[in-house]
Amino acid sequence: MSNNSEQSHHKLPFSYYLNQDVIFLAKDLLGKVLYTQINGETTAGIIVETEAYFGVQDKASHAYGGRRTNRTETLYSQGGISYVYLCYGIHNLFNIVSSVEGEPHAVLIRAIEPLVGKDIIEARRNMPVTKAAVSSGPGSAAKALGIDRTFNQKDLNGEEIWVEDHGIRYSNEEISAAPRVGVAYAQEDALLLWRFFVKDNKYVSKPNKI
DNA sequence: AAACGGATTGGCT
DNA sequence: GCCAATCCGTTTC
Repeated sequence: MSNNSEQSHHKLPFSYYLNQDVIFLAKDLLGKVLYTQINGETTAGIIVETEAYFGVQDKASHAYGGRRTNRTETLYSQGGISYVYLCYGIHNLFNIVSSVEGEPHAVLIRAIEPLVGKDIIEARRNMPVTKAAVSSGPGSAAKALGIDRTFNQKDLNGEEIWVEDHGIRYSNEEISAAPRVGVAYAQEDALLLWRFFVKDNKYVSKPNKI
């Protein structure tokens, strides 16, 4: 049990990731704390920006139309693992796979606010954590936490990467919903308001107009 | 076997 | 604000 002087810090239970409502999860993950431990170095950040990718029916999803390739196979797994892929040949983009096996839903983590291991984050990014660009945008956020493609398919309840609830909650008034970034090819699905971010948080990525 | 293009970033104007 | 960088996954030949 905890009291008022003691914050509750617990790993999200396995069942959290089985939720079949990925839109809810994308919003609910705001304020949760994403950790990595690499070579004994622990870093973490508060999730402040996400996007939901709604499986086979979402034209912006890699799994749209039920596509199954070596790469997308990860998305079809039961929720609770990571999906990391290389974008533009340079950037590792980190997603949280959710829902039940066969339902390729995922939440893209687009920005974090550095919380733990700030010196390590600064070394990885070669800039101070006071600078918003340190973990703003999906490629930068992943790099700040040391996430690369070797993290693909890792268990989110493992020793290398996990998510904690620190009791940080945002009200609806503190959260904005906006169209997802960089998915113009998804036609009408590009208009869906499936990008969520914490208003006025400086680590939220550039396209922060609604 | 070869071509195509992207869930982006950062440096330069 | 604009645009080059960069290379793997996927599609096409």
